[in-house]
Order: sequence, then structure tokens, then C-alpha cells
Amino acid sequence: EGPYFQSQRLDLHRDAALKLAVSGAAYYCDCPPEKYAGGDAVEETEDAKKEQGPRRITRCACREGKPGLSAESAAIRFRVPLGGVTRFQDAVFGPREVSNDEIEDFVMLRSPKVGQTHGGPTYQLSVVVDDIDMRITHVIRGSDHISNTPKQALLYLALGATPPIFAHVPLILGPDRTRLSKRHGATSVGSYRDEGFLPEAFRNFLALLGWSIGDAEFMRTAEIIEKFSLEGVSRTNAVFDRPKLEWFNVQYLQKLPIDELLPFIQGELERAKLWQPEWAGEKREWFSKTVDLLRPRTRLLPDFATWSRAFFSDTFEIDPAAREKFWKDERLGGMLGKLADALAALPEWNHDACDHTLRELAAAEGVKAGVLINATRVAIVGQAVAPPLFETMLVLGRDRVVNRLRVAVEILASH
RNA sequence: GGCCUGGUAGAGUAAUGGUUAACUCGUCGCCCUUUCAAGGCGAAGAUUACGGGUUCGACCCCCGUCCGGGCUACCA
Repeated sequence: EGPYFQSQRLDLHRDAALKLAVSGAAYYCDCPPEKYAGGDAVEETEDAKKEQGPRRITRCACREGKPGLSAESAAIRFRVPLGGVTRFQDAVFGPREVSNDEIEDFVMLRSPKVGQTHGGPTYQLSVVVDDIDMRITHVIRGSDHISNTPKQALLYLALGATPPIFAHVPLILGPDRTRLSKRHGATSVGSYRDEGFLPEAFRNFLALLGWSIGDAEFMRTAEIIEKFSLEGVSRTNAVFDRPKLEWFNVQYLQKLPIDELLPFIQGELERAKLWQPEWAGEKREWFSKTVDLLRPRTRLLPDFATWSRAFFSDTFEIDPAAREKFWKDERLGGMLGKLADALAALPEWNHDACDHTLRELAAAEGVKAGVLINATRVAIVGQAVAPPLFETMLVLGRDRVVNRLRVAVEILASH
């Protein structure tokens, strides 16, 4: 269903408040908010400190009925019963019971601003009216809402409805153990998507924050849905651990069937303006193979467009650090040139042929194969870190490999 | 301040009164090796916040203390 917008249901909310005012379950109040709120500010008197700290005002004279008030001039407050307790069921925290004396006469409908005939509903009213209307059976939300739940339970009763089952789940905390907020960096799911986390990996990570089933860690969404139960939800707030999130992403990047992964890589390459439509058509198999080759070394989606760029484009930089690390030997220029010639002359382009060619050359030049392998890798993909060399050569194709080697020879010669 | 709520290695969790407190991430080491990951093997890391009590026996039940978090709006 939906989405529904609260702003389109304002009349329903207002009518509910009016109805309660008529029945006596609520009343009009035009006290200034500061007075009623009973916040610390008002009560910082010596007297207050001497006693049990600031005392809150939860009931005021308007409760007894103040003539002449209406929704056009005042707010509507809920008339909380004097004495007694309010109960509700919480699937995570168990049965809850709160003394009514602890519950203030909260506002349901605000007093109107100038030019308005009535004010808007508050959150408490809106959610209850909507949830009754939509026959919601379970209200699952963060435990920061637990303290306000008695107010809502009262509202359900007053509106002649049965309260739903509530389930308050633990909050997610930042490394400093305060509730996750902007201050801790990214807090929206969108920002994690933008960073290149796979939605399913993120879901898996999140699901395990405050819930678990045995030792299970890696769980596809379908499995989580199947195994989830409110009974397994913990009551302890959890700290958001970025390294573990990344671990999940690596797992998904590794284990997902390649066809499920491809659309995400496509999206990433499109964003980087590297995408070629043929990779979804006649060259799909090549694309799939290349992604499969790259993915064991990736952590986040952008890896496919950054250090893997040379697999998808002919315009790429040679990483200075890679050069520094593997282009040390002075004879490299000559060797890479000979390698290019030998590869170009190969009757067949396959893994073993490339392998033999390179090793023979290394032996002939009296240098360890590793030296030539690493230098070649830098030449053809511009990076010190990449998939195994001969597989890389295969997906790149002979022309690219030979061309890139010759470019490398020039670069080496000019230094 | 008041009310609510929580406290098991650095992080996420398990063990729902009964052997040396288990698993995952992270950390460290080894193996694999063509770079770097992944993977495999192993290690370090916890007087279960602290103090009492109940019990033959407590992470688990009770009380207190400390610490954390939430709420305390005519915000959601």
C-alpha cells in the first residue's frame, strides 16, 4: 500500500481530536507552552533544587473546562486519567506498565497559527489515527520511542481501538556510544549506496545489529526474512562497526552469483562514464568474465571503476607508486620491448602461451620471472595490484597488451 | 532532576542455574603466492561493570552502587 502522506490526511487527524474534545476525553487549552511544558528552564528555582529537582506540571486549570475556547483559539490536549496505570505489550521489552501520573496531558492538535482555523496534529495523534485506519497490527520502531508509547496506548483506547503489538528495537550507536547522528558521518542508507555498498550486504549487516540467530553471519535477504522473529531481538543498543560492514560487502562481492552482481557493476561503470552498451549484448560474456576476475580483489563498487579502470578503458594512468615499486630495474625497457615482440608473434593467444613466452624471456635475460611479471602488470593495467597476470592478459586481448607494453617502453626510455 | 532501559574480549552476538564462557568482525602470526586480496591454519584478547545476597552450584535469580543510552516539546 501507499505511500501515504501525512499531509494529505490532516483532516482525519483533526476530526479525531475534535471528536475526543466533544466526548470529554480531551480538552482545549490556551496556556503558553512554556508554562505547561514544565521544562527545566522554568523550574530552576532554589526551592525546586531543594526538593526533588524541578517539578513538572502535567495538569492545568484548563482541564476543568475553560469557557470560550475552541480549535480556532486553543490547542487540544488529551485528558490523561488521574491515577491508575496504562499498559501495553512490547514484543521486545515485554509487558509495559506506566503510572498515569507520569504521563502529561499531551497536545494532540496544536493551537492555530495566525490565519489558520485550526492547528495541525502532533506526531502522537497522527500515527495512532493512521495506524488504526490502516489496521496496523505491529508497530516496530526504535526504542527511543518507548517512553512515548503509553500516550499512544491511551489514544488507541480513547479512540475505541485495540492497541497493536509494539516492538521497540535497540538503537544504533556511533563509536562514542551516543546515538548515531550526522556528527558520526554517514547516517542515511543513500550515502552507503553512494559509497558502493551492495544493498543486500548492507541489509545483512544491519539485520545483525540487535538481532541474531545462532552463529549465522552471512545470510541472504530471503534467509533473514525466513528466520527473523521479534523474539530474537536484543534490548541492548549496538555500536555501528564500519569494518564489519565492509567485510559483509566483500563477502557479497565474492559470493553472489555473477549475474546478480553484473547490474551493480554496470551502474558503477555508467556513473564513471566507462560503460559500453555492447557489454550487455554481444560482449556480455567477456564482461562477465572480467568482473569475475576482478571481484576477488574488490571491497566497494567503485573499485571497478578506479583501480580496475584499465580493464574497461584505454585511457588510464600508470600509478606512480606502482612504477616506483616494480619499474626499478634499468633493463626493463628492453625486456618489455622484447616481450611485446614475442607476444605479437605468438600463433595462439592463450594463458599457457603467454606464460611460457614470459618465463622464457625472463630466463634468457637472467632475471626472475616475478620481476618481469610485476613490471608487465604495471605496464598493462597501471597498477601494482591486479588479478593474476596471464588471466589479465587474456581478458585484455593481444592488441591491448602489446600496445600497452610498447607505450611502457617509451615511458621507460624517456626517463 | 524525574521516569524508562541496558552493561559478556576493541566491535556485533551466543551460552535462557550445571564441565576449561562459544561464534563472527577486527588485531597479530603462519601457509598459499606473481602483486594484492580472498581462502586455509593458529594466537593474543573476558576476574561476564562493581559489591553483596539466594543456591550444592550464578553471565543467568534478588538488592545496592557505578557507568551508558533513551524520554522528559504545541519535533517527529
